[in-house]
Amino acid sequence: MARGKIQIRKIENPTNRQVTYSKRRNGLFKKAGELAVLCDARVSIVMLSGTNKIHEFHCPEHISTKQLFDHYQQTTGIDLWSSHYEKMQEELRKRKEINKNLHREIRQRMGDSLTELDLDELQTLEQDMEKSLEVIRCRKYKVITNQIETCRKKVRNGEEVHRTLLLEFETREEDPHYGLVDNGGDYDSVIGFTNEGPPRMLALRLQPNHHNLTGAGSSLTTYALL
Amino acid sequence: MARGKIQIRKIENPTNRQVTYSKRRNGLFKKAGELAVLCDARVSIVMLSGTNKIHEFHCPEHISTKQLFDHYQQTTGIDLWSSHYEKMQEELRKRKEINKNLHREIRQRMGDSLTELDLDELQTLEQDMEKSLEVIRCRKYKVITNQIETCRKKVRNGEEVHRTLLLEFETREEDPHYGLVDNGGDYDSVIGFTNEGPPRMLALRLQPNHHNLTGAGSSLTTYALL
DNA sequence: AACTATTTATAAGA
DNA sequence: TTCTTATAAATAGTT
Repeated sequence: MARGKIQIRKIENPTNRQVTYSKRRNGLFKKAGELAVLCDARVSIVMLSGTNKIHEFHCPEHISTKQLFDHYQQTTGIDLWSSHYEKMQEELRKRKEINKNLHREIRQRMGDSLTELDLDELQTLEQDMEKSLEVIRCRKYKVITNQIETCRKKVRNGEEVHRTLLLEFETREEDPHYGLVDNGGDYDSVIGFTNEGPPRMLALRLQPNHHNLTGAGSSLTTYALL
Repeated sequence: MARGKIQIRKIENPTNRQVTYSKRRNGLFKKAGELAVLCDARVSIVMLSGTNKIHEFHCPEHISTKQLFDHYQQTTGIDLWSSHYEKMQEELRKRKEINKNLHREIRQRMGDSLTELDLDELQTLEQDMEKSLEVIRCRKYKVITNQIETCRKKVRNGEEVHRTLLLEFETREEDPHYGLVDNGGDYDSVIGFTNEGPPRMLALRLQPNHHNLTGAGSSLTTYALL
C-alpha cells in the first residue's frame, strides 16, 4: 500500500515480516478502536504472532474480556462465572452510588450545587454548618490554648533551671571544694527539662560564658542552655 | 477518511452508524486477513455491535471461540476469570479508598475527627467553612427574597382584583339593568388572579356578604373571595 | 451498492 | 524502533 504494491502472501524475509507485523498490528488496533468508538461497538482482537507472542486489543477496555467470555458461555452453555462476580459488581455499583452522594454532600457543604436545595434544606444546612463551625472553632481554641500552656511550661521550666543553677553555683562559690577552675570549664548538670509534662531529670551540658576566667572572684557566671 | 475528515466519536445518526459499522468491519477483517497471511500470524476478532449482533473473524479459519480461549489461556497462563476478578477488586479497593477520604472530609466538615488536624489545618478548615457558610447564606437570602417577592405579587394581584370588582359592582348599581336581586344572590365573574405573573381572566365564584338585602339602596355590598 | 474526492495506512528506505 | 515519504488502500458523503 505504499512505495509499491505487494502481494498478499507470507513475507519470507523474517525481519521484514516482523516489521510488517508490528506496523500492521498497530494499524489494525487503531482501526478497531476507531470502529468501536464510531459505531458504539465492542471489539476484541487476540493475535498470535509467528513467534508465538500474544497481542491483544479490547475496546472498551476491560469489559470486552467479560463480553468474550459471556459470548463463549452463550455458545457453550457453560457458566464460568460464579455468582461471585455478580455480587462484586453489585458492591461496586453501591460503592459508586455512595461515592456520588458523598461528593454531592461535600459540594453542598462547600457552597456548590446549592440550587438543588429548597429553603428548608438550605436552612438546615446553614444551621448544621454553623454548629460544625462552632465545634471546629472550639477545637482550634483548645489547640491554641494547649500550645500556649506548653509554652508557658517551657518558660517556667527554663526559669526554674536558671534559678537552680544560680543557687547551686552560689553555694559552690562559698565552698572551697568547688573551685571553678578545677573543673576545666566543663560542667555537667542533671537538671533539665523536657518539651512537655513535668520536668524530668536529664543530662544537660552547660557551656559557660567566660566572663570571669581571670579571677576566682564572686562575679556572676552565666551559662547558655544548649 | 474520504470526502471529509471525521471526528472519532460515536456517530449519532443510527443509519449512518450502521453503514459505517458495516463498511469498517469489512475493512478491519480484510486487514486482519492480510496481516495473518503476510506475517504468518493468527488473528481472532470478536465484535459486538451496538445492536448486540456478534461478528467474528478468525484466521486461519476453523478456530472457534472456545479454541481461542483455550489457546489464549494456555499461552498466557492467565486465567481470564481471575485477571478480570483482580481488576475488579483493584477498582473496588480504589473506590473504598476514595470513599474513606470523602467520609473523613465530611466528618471534619461536620466537626468530628478534628483531633487528627493540626492548628494550621484547623485554621484552613475554619476559613473554608466560613466562606461556604457565606455562600449558603447568600443563597438562602436569595431564595427568601424570591419568595417574599412572589408573595408581594400575589397580594398586589389580590388588591387589584378587589378594586376591579368594587368598581364593576358600583357601576352595575348605577345601571338599572344589573339589579342585585335579579341574580338570586349568585354571582359569577370572569375577573380573577393567578399565583404569579400579571392577572389573567378566570371564572371566579363570588359569595355576597348580605349586608343590605332589605333594600335596593346604594350601600356597599362586599364579596368574599373564595 | 456504487462512485469518488479525500484521508489514512503503509512499504520501502533511512 | 522510529521517522519520512511516495503511493496504495480505505472510506465519508453522495448518488
